[in-house]
Amino acid sequence: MAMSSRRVHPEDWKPVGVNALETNALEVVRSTENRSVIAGPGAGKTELLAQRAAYLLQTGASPAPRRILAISFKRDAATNLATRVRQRCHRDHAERFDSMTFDAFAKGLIDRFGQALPERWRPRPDYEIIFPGDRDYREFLSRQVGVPPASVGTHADIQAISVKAFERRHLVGSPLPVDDWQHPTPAQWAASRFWQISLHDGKKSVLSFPMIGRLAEILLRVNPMATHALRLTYSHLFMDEFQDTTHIQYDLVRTVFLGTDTVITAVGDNKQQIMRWAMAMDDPFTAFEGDFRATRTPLYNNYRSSKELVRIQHVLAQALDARAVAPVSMTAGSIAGDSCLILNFSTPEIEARRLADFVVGEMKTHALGPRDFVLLVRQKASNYAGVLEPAFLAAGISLRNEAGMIGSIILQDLLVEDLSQLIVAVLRLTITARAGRHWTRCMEALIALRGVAPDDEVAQARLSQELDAYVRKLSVSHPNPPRSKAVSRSIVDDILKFIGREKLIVVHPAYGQGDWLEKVLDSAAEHLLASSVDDVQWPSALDGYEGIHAIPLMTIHKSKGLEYHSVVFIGLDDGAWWSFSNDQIEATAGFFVAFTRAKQRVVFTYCAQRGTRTKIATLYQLLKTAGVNSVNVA
DNA sequence: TCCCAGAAGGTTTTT
DNA sequence: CCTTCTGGGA
Repeated sequence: MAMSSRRVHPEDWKPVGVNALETNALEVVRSTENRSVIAGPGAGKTELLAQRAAYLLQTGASPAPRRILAISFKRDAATNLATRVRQRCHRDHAERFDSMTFDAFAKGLIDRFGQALPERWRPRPDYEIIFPGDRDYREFLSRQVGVPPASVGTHADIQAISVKAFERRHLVGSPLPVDDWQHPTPAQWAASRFWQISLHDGKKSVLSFPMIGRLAEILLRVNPMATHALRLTYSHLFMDEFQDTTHIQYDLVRTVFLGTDTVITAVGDNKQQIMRWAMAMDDPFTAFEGDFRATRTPLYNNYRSSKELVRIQHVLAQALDARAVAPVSMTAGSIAGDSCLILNFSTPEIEARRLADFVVGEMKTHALGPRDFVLLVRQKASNYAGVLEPAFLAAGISLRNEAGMIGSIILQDLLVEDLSQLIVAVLRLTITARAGRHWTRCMEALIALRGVAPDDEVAQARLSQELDAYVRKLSVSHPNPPRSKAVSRSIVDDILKFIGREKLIVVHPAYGQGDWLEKVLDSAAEHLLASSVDDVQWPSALDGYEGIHAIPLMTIHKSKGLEYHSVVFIGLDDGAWWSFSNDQIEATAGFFVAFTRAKQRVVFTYCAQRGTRTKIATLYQLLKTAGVNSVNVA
């Protein structure tokens, strides 16, 4: 791949690392105006952003020293986009691409400029981050809040505030008033109390991320210097998964960039809106197009799924959006027989056995690995894991509940923690020849941690020797995986000591907050021990840690953004879909997300023992309309 | 300490 | 919808 730092003429620029982009995608890549890109699953939304970044950086459409800001919701999405841009651009270009989560962006603003907030809204510099739940708000509203002045209302008025609505509607529901609410309603008075207690009572301020988002917005509203700096810095803004944007995020973006020359590209899929219940806006695309005069540009290709699956997907898509246009599948079908099936079982045990047999058979037939499959459920994966795990184990494959708790951390979260990945990479080095991706991974991390310049070859050579020596020492002191928690913990601690606790915190500030570092260390040690059972050797223990030979079991929500050869959705029944009638559109969107994870095949299972299927009859009707067969399995 | 009735939770992200 | 939690009373 040519990766020059020379500037490319816009006419000569070609997409990097892919054969071609569809017409609309190429138009967005080269666009000089605000765009909202609505594109279905597998349309290559992230790739579009990566290509646009390459185009803007390489042609000088985003001229140095100006930068591109990409905002994602999840850390892995932010990392993924940054990685793709680094693969497609010269270092000097990629260096001007900032990919971060919304929360990291907002927190960064508060950390840099927060002390310039008006006193009423100013957090102490060493504020603490908390994750309050309904229970905390209930506690606040029933006890801590106190009695309002007569001009505001009565105790009964305060008690009448719904706990569920308090955070969403009142605490962070709208932009903060610079001088407090002037004639507050009882709910506004309570919100104001909560803010003042959080910011000013106690030794440290305590803030949640939604609160940090609101503080960042008011900060930029009252502080033209900071706002100006941002506008000057960023020539372009990308927003990923835009269908899940909250009012907090949207208001902040509007305060900073509305009416400026920063060009915004928002990409997402309104048919995959499954976070409305968690404060996402109803229709962020329409709001964005109105406020920012953005042009809506749809994408039509589907690079993920076979023709047959795309055909069925379109039936589901039409239920979510009557005007949906049929996408064009760019992937050949590779399986014989039905691409989608409903399997009916008499008991969950039989279901588990048959599914295990099915997966083993498919792995043989199509030369697939365990990670080409996913078992999806609507909720409470651990309830299903109990029956599925032994059945799959009996068939010779392990199954892993990605949402299971390891200590106090969810497994899937532990595995994407930088510290956890670094520990595994170091341990991999003790058993592999010094070369390859683990070595590169460790060196990259260490270079960042020790603050070594990318072109300082002397320092890098020294670092490489240091790593080599450490790994040799480690392989001597721990020739085998740990057999006790104490040993496991000592390995983890030793690696942390080598990495350097202080340096780690500088690069990853999250580890300096509260007891997060301790939690990750404990969880990593716990998981390492659990992966080392049965007297296995290091390679199997580390494979087990990363789960590379295990079939993942997860909820639909966790599967968002991922893709698999085959998807098995377990439990298409009223019980699992209890919330179906609350918000049919959102539930159907969840169904759509599950279905569209598959490249080649989707299997739905039903088991009468778990519940009826009358409330979700419309989902079955959609499958029937698409011609999906239903089979009773003995 | 136990029991029962009624309420709450479930689907989630984030340093 | 079904399961789990909570609080009041015995």
